[in-house]
Amino acid sequence: MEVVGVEAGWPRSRPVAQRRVLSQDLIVDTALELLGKGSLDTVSMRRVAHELGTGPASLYAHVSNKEELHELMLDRLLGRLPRPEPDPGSWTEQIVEMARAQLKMLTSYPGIARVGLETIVPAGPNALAYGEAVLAVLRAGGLPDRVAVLAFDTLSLWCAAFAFELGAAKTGETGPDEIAARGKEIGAYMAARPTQFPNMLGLGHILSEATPEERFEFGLDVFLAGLVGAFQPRRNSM
Amino acid sequence: MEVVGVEAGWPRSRPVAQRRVLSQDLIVDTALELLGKGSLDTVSMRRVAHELGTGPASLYAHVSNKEELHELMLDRLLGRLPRPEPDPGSWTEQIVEMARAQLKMLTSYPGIARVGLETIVPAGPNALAYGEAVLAVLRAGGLPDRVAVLAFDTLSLWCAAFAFELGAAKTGETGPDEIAARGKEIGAYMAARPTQFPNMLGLGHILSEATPEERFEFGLDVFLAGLVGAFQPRRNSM
DNA sequence: CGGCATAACGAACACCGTTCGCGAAGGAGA
DNA sequence: TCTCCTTCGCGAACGGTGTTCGTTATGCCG
Repeated sequence: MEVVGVEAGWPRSRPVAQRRVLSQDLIVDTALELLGKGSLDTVSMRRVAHELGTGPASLYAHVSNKEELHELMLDRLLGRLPRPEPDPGSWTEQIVEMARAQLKMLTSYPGIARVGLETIVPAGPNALAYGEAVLAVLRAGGLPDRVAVLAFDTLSLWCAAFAFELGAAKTGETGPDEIAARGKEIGAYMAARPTQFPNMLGLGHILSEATPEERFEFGLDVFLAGLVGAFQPRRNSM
Repeated sequence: MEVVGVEAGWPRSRPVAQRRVLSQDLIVDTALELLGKGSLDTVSMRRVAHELGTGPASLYAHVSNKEELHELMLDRLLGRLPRPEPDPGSWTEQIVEMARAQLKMLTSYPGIARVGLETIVPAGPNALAYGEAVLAVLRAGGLPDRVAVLAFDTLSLWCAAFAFELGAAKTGETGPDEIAARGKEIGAYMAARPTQFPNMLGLGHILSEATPEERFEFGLDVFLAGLVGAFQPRRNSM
């Protein structure tokens, strides 16, 4: 005996919309989700659209192009960064903490650092607010205005660059095995020419043994030391 | 009276080759030429092949893939950088000059900086030789070994990052007019919210007025000042 | 209800990197 | 010189990309 399903729908005051409703926020959210799981290359318009159950052309009613999508994504993420209240007594520690938070965010979304590097003038509300926060901390340290601004510039670039490199290592074509193999090849190449590589042969291992955090913080610490040594007003307590 | 052309060819000891002969050097040269005139995006396998009067598939007998082509290009360029004889008395000046030369090279070929950032382990002969040269200068300054190696790391990244940003500004989608327009929008946005942007509003112009060279050298100088202040042995002459 | 504006969408365009299979070319050996 | 083998050069094709154009569907307003 066959049972035929009964498709009786309840009467509705309004027919259900047949089209999917999109929004810029939804698109950015979806793209960020994809980015968190993959890389910038996996965030194609087609993939984002597919995740949303539609086609890529539908996205263009909400974002002008892929580049704008990237910038929206970056701004969203910048909005998540902590913005401390500036403290003149511990401004360098604050800068270090902010840089760490930035690096962590940038590396959690592989490829977003590249967007940061490629975005000539970050103009989103969060980017501006975050820039204001960094600048406020730098100025709290008593640095001359021009120095504070250029330091902000340098620190931003340092974080983005470092994250870019880490991101490339994480998502690029060169896996850990190949990196190790390359290291061996390089070692053998140089060992066969010891007079050409007196420094690299003895010290090359230092770099491969350093952790990303060590490398990042070295650059940061030395830069901040230079800032303090050259530009920060003297304090009687020191 | 019709004159029929006579196609009498001279006898040859060997028939003329009908195929174009390619080589890795030729492909790299061609790609670099395209890069010097455009950007990394314009250096497609199809374009390189077209310049060589063939099809993209022909390139794969000489380069494994596009990534390898990129690395070969980078190594070629690194081979053009000057490698000074280390001088303990002026090592910081030497580092600055090397950084300037690197930046100049990287910005002459828009996009190659990105290759530098994306190449996890630069393994070409020129990359190794150049690294050796930088490291030798840093060590000539009397820096501890680990510091010299990490400084080399930092300086490389700084140059590549800065060049990347300059390259993006030069070849990206955001032209000078749009950059200026954005600056205006940002200014207006912040001016409408003065209590939110007390620092940016007064100082934002400093950044837009600074030249790329000023920005680059600021980061470099401060970093070197930090290196010298923290790690270089004291000299009686100072 | 009809008109209008806008969002959603499919088809198509022009590009991309790469692989596969075939033919051409060159070198080595008999 | 001829034959065999290897490698290079190449076209076709695959699976992908961002974007535009024209059409349809939807919602809002008068």
